[in-house]
Amino acid sequence: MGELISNTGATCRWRRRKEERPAEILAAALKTFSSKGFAATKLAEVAKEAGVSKGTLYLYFESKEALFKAVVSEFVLPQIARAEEQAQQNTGSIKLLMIKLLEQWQINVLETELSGITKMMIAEASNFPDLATFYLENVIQRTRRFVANLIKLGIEKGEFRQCDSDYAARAFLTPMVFSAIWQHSLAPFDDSYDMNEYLSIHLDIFLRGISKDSFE
Amino acid sequence: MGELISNTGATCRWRRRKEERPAEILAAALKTFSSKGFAATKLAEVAKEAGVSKGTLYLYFESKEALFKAVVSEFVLPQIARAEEQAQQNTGSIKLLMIKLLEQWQINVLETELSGITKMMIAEASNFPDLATFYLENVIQRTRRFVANLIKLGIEKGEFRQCDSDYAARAFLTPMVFSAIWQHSLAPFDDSYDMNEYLSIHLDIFLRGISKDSFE
Amino acid sequence: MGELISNTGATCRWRRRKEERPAEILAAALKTFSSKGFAATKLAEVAKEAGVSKGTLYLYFESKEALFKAVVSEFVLPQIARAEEQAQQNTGSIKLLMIKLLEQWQINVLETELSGITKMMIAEASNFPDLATFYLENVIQRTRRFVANLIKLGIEKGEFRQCDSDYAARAFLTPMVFSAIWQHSLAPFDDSYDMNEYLSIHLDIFLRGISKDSFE
Amino acid sequence: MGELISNTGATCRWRRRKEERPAEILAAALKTFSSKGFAATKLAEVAKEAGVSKGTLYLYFESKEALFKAVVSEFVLPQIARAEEQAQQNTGSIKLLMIKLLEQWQINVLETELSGITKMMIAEASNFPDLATFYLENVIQRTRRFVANLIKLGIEKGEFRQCDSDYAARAFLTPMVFSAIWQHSLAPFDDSYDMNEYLSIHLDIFLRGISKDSFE
DNA sequence: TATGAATGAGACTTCATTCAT
DNA sequence: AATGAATGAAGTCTCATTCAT
Repeated sequence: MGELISNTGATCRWRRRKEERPAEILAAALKTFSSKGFAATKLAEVAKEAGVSKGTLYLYFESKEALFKAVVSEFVLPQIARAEEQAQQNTGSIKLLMIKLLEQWQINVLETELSGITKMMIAEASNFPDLATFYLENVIQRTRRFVANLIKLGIEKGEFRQCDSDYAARAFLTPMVFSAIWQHSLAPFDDSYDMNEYLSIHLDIFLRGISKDSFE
Repeated sequence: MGELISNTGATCRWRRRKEERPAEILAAALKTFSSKGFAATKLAEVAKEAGVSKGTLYLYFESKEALFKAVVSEFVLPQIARAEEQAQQNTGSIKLLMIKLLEQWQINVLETELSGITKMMIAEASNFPDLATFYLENVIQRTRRFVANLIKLGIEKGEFRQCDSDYAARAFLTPMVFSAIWQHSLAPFDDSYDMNEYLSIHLDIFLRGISKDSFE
Repeated sequence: MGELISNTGATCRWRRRKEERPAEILAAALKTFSSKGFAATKLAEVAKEAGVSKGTLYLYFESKEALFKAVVSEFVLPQIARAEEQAQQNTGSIKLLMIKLLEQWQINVLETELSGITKMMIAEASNFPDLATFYLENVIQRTRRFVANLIKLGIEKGEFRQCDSDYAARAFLTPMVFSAIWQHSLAPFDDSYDMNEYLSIHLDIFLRGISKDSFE
Repeated sequence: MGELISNTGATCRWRRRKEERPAEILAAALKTFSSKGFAATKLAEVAKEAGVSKGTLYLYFESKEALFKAVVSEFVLPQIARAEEQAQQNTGSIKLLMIKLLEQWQINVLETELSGITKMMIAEASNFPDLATFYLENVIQRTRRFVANLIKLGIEKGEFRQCDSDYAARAFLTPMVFSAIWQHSLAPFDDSYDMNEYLSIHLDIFLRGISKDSFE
């Protein structure tokens, strides 16, 4: 720690502090995994992007897989946590909350590198079972539970009609996952797809389908 | 002559099967591409699966990319052609035709290795632009045109209400693509997803949304 | 032989006669070896050029090396034999004979595919010792002996001054070998080299150097 | 710590030698290219010769072609540069300079592995056009220009008679190139060729031919 | 005799991971 | 803590030669 004393208090631009290393690596890893996918990502590229050497990656992360899990933990899970929190503090209608959550997801996930992680995971799950299990348990199922609970609440509150909340949660989430996938897949070759329109129509259908007053 | 006797009935180092080889290789390639994806597929594995040597693959296909394109031409395009033909010979309602087409797709694509090709392509398009363009032009766009025309016909015939046929085609196809993706992605880790139910509900929503008499 | 009877006398264009096969193969081999070299020549290419299958090559020639040796025997050795014959029947001066021999060599070797064989052999001798020995003994040394004898004769006849006939033979031959090499090497990239001028100047120097009356 | 003791003094799997590696690899490459030629050189062999793994080659050189170009730059070009420098600092006669340059070339090129590069290039130019162009521009043409300028200077100084300096440069260089070729071609099979005598006679002829006072 | 499908060793090259420094 | 040189297994693709037909 001795050598850090001179850094105390001062922001030392020319020598990044050790504490920042993992974050820098994770940011680089997010960017690279997101654009190239898991298998096609070269750790040399991550290292270069992070401004460290390849060896340094292994000081902080045991392996490529561990690095990916860390990326998920660092960037994906907080998104879910934030949504959960927001739900807990929500006082308005569930319907409005869900609209807002989708909007935020579009801004914070779909339009950022995070959507690349979703796509990557779906794309390569079958080749990396460990990653698949990790992602399924920590991201997919948790999100599904969260949305399902929201819907249950909506039903209890009389906003939504009786329905299978698990299934409804999937109906809500599937178009989101799909748009993330498409965004990083054929969309660049096929500019005719308007993701926002697609999502807003789906939201519309979803809400109409689940609302108690849908046929009034 | 003595040494030839031992060959009688024995396993030869190889057997001549000009006619069947390409089909055998394509079948093996379909299986492997479908389950592993493009990049992760090793030609050695395809060769083993086909019961030939690595070199033999190159007698029939110029490269890994060419092999994949041949798989698409051999297995995917005929599916589309068949659907197009069926549409041409259709005498009943467009609505019933679309129901039938979806059913057939479930049996012939979703529940076979073919869906793995769809998933593979979506998963790896960004890493293999040549393949992406090929697939987009020959499969995606052709299918979209086909379905869009079907919907236009339905509108002309008064079955469907006025709507953007391109968008409607996407609405019809997207859940199919998604289910193919999921099937080969996290579904094996997440047995709670009933694809058939998902698809039938989506079909229901789609048809209700597009029918002229839906809310009359 | 039975099936050849029907061919008797008639030139049957649509079915080349067995007797012609080896010659066709040799011609194709000459062409390919000459332009590509030994190692870079693919037997598939030779076969295609000859209009036969790869397997057929092995009916007539044991291996790639044997095929090359046959090319030398078929096309190169006769050139030497012809020169030897011509020398035997020569009645004029040795000097004029050598001029004529060089002229003929330019027409029949340098400007044909045969020069490619010379170059090829020089280029790849070290990688194919068997070929090297074969070529050295059957072509190089025989030619050297021939020219040396010619020079000895010239000395005996009083046309040439006393000198080491072996060395003089080399002095005569080296520029020929060099021009054959260059022709198939950097000449195509370096069009400023006029081979004919180079050779005629060398011939001039050689004859002046060896003539009895050179300083008269 | 116990397990580290065994490493003391032991043969490590590898040793870190950033500084020396490129030189070691280049030396190994020179040796191998020189004796086997470009196509027949296996990178595995170069690696073994250099005492490194195949992968290590790629840390320093992008490809086999790049490695060869580096060999030329490292070993061939400095020879030319040295000769050019020597010419610049020369105070004596051009004739004596050219004699000295040839002598040095015999020692530093002909009798070393460098002559193998000359031969290799001539031998394989037609199969590797990129290499051919590179070599022609950087070695052949530069050398020709250098010698031609020397001859022009000799003419200006009154040492040499009026003549085409380009052609004379070729006349000077051609026997050198030829002896390099022969050295690595049939010479090992044909010990009767005395390269030094060949070269000295050619030098003699060349100087006599070009000297102003040759026949005075 | 003729074929050409089939082989398999071996070429160049890539990259996650290790470890001496 | 940090480096980055080094590894080596594994990938795609080539081609002389073999042999069932």
